[in-house]
Amino acid sequence: MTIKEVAEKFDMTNDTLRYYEKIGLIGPVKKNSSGIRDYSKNDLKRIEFIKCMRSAGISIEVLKKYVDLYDKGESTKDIRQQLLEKEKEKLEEKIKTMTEALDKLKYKIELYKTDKLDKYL
Amino acid sequence: MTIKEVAEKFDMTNDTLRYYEKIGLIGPVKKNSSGIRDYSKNDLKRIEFIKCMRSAGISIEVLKKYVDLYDKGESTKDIRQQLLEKEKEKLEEKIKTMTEALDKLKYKIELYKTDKLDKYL
DNA sequence: TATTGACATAGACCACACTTTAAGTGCTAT
DNA sequence: ATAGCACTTAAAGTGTGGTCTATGTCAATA
Repeated sequence: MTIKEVAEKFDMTNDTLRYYEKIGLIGPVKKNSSGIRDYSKNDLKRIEFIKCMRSAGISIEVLKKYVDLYDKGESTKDIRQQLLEKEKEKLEEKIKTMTEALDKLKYKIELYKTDKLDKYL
Repeated sequence: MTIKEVAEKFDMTNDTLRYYEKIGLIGPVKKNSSGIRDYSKNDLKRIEFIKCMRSAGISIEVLKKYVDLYDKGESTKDIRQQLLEKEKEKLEEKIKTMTEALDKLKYKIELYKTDKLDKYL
């Protein structure tokens, strides 16, 4: 699969894919005889995971740490699991914060709808 | 209320408060005879709102637009409401995305716990 | 009175995550 | 065969949102 196809599949740019590879988040991707990238199924799996986690706001730094641990093999299993659990908690916290903000936003919109706005923002 | 007290109350830095004021997101805050800021109740209400929306990831640009509209008065009521509704939708979408990522993360953690990891990340 | 410490300003600097640019290579279609 | 396009690289540039530095003022305390 070419870089273009992968970029389209996951709705990201070629630039971002090359950038992720450069910083070691994915790949190194195999290249054909004229130097063109050919993404493997395994590459795609990684990209899918990375993309999903990035869209949830998990930092590149953390993801890099995770894939580096993964590439070190079996012995890092426990620490990888701990890393994921920590991120899970952070994510849950973030969702909670955002849900609270959403509730306030909804309340404010209600005030607009019922013309009950007070003198604050 | 002094900048220090406000910063503590909302868990942010003095720098950020001054920065928000500089870009017109809050204030201008009244100053006493020796140039020290004295935040009013109204200032606090704005800061609370801004802080809450920022923690949900709403951009400074959007918030600036909202407060500018607010300061233009009654006539901008409808457009402000629309702005909030648009942000509400964006926020709902973001929460959805993050919840999906959270589910995948939980699933992956389950795989770790039950030792059923396959050969991908 | 001298020093300390919180506050002030303008402007420089930073981290993060891309994104763009410059310069070049190689397949494809006219 | 030559134009055009997609690909390649390394490195510089960008946008967002703060954060830090240098320099200075002021009020209160030793």
